[in-house]
Amino acid sequence: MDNVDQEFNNYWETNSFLQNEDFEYDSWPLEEAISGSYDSSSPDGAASSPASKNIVSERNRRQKLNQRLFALRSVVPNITKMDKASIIKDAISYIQGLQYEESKLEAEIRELESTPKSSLSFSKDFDRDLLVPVTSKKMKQLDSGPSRSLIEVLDVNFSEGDIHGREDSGSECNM
Amino acid sequence: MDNVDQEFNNYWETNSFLQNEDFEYDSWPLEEAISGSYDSSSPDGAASSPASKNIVSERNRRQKLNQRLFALRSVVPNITKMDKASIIKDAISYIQGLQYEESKLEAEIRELESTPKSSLSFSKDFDRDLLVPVTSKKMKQLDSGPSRSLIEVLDVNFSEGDIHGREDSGSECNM
DNA sequence: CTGTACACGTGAAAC
DNA sequence: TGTTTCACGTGTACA
Repeated sequence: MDNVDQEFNNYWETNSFLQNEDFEYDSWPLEEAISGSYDSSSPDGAASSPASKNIVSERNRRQKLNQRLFALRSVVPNITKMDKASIIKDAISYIQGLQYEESKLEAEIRELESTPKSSLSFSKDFDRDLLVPVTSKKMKQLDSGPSRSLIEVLDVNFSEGDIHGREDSGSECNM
Repeated sequence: MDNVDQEFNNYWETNSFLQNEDFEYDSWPLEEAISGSYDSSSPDGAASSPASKNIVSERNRRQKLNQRLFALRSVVPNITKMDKASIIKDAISYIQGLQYEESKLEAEIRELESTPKSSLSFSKDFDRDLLVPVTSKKMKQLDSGPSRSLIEVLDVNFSEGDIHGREDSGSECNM
């Protein structure tokens, strides 16, 4: 019973964030009679319903997306909130921070390796660090310079992402 | 059969751009001729919307989340698909790759600085407020060799293509 | 015609 | 009190 899994893993917060949808969808039947649409092509008994097969697919999709989001939250070290959107926001900030830090570290390494040649040992281990600038991107858009402008525009928006007390954001992103 | 106040989508295409395969790119039509905004005056006469206030809130929330997702897609260099879930998946992989690479670079720096080091200032501040457009376009396709252990744990869950047939979906993604 | 993917509206629940 | 987030079912559209 209770096959309606109710999204096993939904408690986003340790405190208690789960909301129980105490509805009883016993199984995944009962969808006819909602409207008098006489679908002559009856699926012959308990077979795949043309419409009811979608809801299970949808549920699956939703579950998968939640899972992904949950995993994303796992890899980001500092999470402020659990809001489906804040998770992504933090992830973006974290990615940008990592990218920036990485560039800085690379610059540092590059500067370090240009030390007095005497200190440079013969065992050069830079082959591991493949610093190949992949300029040929197959990405269709947001290539070249203007790409970052887009990021900035978007980043400015949710830089002050304050869930509480939102002030009627006009969402006037002029893209 | 008659929709009371909804004639279905098409009135604000600025939001529905996410379902696109690897076909033509050209997102952002750069048009904002919205204007429409039908006044769904309820025949009841009551000007206040008792329950219709939620739908606009929901719409706003959904739009915000889509925006975040789009921004997330912007900061991740290698995006394979546009599927709401694949975006997050790629983002996770990218984050893990960055983390691994960062650790590697740090180790390398540590090794380099142990040598006759010059007087170099090591500034490792993680400046987040800067939001500097890093645009480090040298993605490395993350060799997916080491640092795989962490990925596996999370990746076991969202192996796409395996979603059919199972509805149980044991979730071992412990946080 | 089947499957996939998305936006939408809605009730419920936490804050 | 009200706001905000969520999962759900449903219809649609594209592959």
